[in-house]
Amino acid sequence: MSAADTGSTEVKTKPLHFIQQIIRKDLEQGLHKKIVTRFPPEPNGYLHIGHAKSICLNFGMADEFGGACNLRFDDTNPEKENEEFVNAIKQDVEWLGFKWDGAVRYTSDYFDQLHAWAIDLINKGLAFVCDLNAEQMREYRGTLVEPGKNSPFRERSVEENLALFEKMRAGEFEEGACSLRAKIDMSSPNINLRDPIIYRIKKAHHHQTGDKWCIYPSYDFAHGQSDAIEGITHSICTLEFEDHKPLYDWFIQNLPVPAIPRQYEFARLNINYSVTSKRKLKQLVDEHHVDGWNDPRMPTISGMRRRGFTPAALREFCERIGVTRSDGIVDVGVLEFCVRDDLDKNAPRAMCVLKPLKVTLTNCPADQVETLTVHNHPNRADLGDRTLPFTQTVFIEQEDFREEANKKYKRLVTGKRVRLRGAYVIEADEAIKDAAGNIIEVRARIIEGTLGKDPADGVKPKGVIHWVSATQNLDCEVRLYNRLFIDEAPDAGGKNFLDCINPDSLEVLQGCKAELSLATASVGNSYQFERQGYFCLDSKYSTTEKPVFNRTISLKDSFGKTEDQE
RNA sequence: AGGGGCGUCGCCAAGUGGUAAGGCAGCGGGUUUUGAUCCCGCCAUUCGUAGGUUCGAGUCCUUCCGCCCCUGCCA
Repeated sequence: MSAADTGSTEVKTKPLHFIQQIIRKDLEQGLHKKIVTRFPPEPNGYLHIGHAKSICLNFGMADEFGGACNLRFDDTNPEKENEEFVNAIKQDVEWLGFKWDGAVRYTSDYFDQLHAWAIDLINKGLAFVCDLNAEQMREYRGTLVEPGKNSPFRERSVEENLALFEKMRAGEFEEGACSLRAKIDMSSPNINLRDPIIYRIKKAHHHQTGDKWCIYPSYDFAHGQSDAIEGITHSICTLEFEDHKPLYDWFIQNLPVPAIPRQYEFARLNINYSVTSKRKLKQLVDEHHVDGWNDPRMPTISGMRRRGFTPAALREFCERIGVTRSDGIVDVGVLEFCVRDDLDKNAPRAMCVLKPLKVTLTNCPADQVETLTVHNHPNRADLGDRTLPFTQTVFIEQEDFREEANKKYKRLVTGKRVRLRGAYVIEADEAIKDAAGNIIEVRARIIEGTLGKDPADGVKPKGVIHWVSATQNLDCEVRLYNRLFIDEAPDAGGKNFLDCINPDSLEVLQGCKAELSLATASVGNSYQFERQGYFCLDSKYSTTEKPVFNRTISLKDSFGKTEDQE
């Protein structure tokens, strides 16, 4: 075969998703010299994994095509928004590794302009003040299959509308008494075009504008125009906004905006075994089913950060799931793979015994302390070495010892051998039990000459287990997390997602024994506790006196999948 | 007088008229002082359905079926 036949020299390039294709084409055709995107969260809650997808998409496109991405808080509803959320959101975006262009923007920065444009619409006879209340408006709106009816206030004169709108602005009407509506088409099959409200009265204090306004623009009236003001070229949002696009374009066409932004929609992220709706996440927090927005079991960015997930893992996940227009439910296994993959490559190894069982090495002097040197990572010499004190008594995992077991069991068994990781091969002689018959200690022997070598007699150990000195260790608490929901689709059907909560999603272990080197662990760093999983210091409960480690994720474990575990 | 979307392997997803990429999961094997990592192999004669156009259709046309979104003074 020739090189041309095999194509062996060709580098596989990652296929472009539809947004990338659109941007590339726009750039090639010179529609824009530079693209500008934006991430537009409403500061009414914490960001979650679904937002991470949007963040990676918007900032990612800007980075990839040499453009810019703004961070703009969509703050048109002061009743539900606050500063706590804007600060948390800024922190989350930065932590994910992205930098917004220029200063943080707020839709409220444009309230004066938006107000002027509303007046412009009135002057053009394209907007009117309507006195219908909420219930009446619903009646006039029609239904999905029936057209709506024109409001009796639809034909007010420009002068009257101007005067009324000014009174609205001046606070002369109560909330709900009236609203400003765009005059489009009450018989449109697209309900968003049936004279949508563009300004409503809300006598609420705004976290950015204080008490300057008592009327606030609707999402539809604010979003596109804000995009135009900022020169956004590609306004990327989720599928449910597709029906709003005609309205988005209508405002852009009827107002003297400085630019023509285009809206594109992609499918929002759904993940099994979890919920990604702000309302439900808020309920979990408010009803204390979890320990706050950053509970390690939450799919929030702050929760995943506290859990030990890394920015790189989250970005890789968003890269792998793709960007399309079809709804789907991504397997949480993909997220878990990304976390393990990143941590395996970068987390230094350490040992920690979760459920200690004392082992006395009878042929080791009681006062002896041997200093062992071990690698911090099996495949990365650059991560260096560390030392471990080896003593007469050590702790091993309770489940790593059995008085008898079949050949599948690769740990310590009475009369058999096992290697203590980075140390010696030992052979168990006897199990000591308490009155109740529980094994409380194992007496074993070191097989001489097995440090870094196999036993001279040729009897190799069955496996390798982790351990920690029983006299020189760090006592700590370890928190094991499992899926928050038992059900694959807690959101689906008529079920209550709260009924799907996993009662065993958190297991708190006390008296865990970690190797001394972990005393210098710091928040933000991850470690692999060998044979156990990846762990990190808990940012909320850990103290110098009492370290608390969170299990970020267990190691992949194929043991017992197809064979008898006994 | 409803409108707008979407259907390619268990899950995600390439494919843009020329003969079904890749990843996750799974399965089998090798290496291993972590039952991890790593490595090798297997895993869609078929693209929701039924017709049609074409030398050729996952890609074009038509039919039907299924799923999602829309009747907030939320975003």
